[in-house]
Amino acid sequence: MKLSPEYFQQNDVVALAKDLIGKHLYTSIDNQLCSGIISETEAYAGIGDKACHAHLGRFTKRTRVMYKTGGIAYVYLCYGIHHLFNIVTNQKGVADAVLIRGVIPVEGIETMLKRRKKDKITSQLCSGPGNFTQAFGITKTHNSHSVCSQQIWLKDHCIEANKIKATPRIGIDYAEEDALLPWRFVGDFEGI
DNA sequence: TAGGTGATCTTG
DNA sequence: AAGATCACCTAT
Repeated sequence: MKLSPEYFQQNDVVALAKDLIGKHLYTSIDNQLCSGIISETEAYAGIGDKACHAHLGRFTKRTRVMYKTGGIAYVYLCYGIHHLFNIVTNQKGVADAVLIRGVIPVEGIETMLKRRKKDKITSQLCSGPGNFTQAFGITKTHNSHSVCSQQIWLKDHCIEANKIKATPRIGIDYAEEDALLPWRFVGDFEGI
């Protein structure tokens, strides 16, 4: 079943990041259907989280979308090259989001290979936040776009991970003590 | 392990 | 206005 906007408006972004492991993510972009099982996420908990772009209430052209009502995408350019895809969560005014860091490819693998300029499937096809967005055709043009739409949507018909591991988040060493929070979730889908 | 790339934030 | 930094990836 397609996930509704209300699903993304839950107020516990860490629980939601964990719950998203095993959900089925779809894009239909440039007429190419791609889908995969979400295997890796990170929670970013708004203005009180030193790792979050909206820390201390930063409200800029880039971060403003994080304050909107949950159920839309926050896509931004990282290191000048990579488009990183987050799902904005919680209620209007709360700047929480979940970063999607990797999926297990299911449908549209030919399209993914072409977008990634690869000729073989490897474990890295959709793994890593920049690799995943490239494979699925997600770019900054999808910023602020609904994730319950015709172009991007999620489904619940579920695959349960064998195990879900919680670890510190990646690439946020600047976030001092918050860098240690176990808010990254990795699903083990070995043998599924 | 270094370098690419550009938006954003910080400093003078 | 310039310089540093940054939720990364690829190839040497």
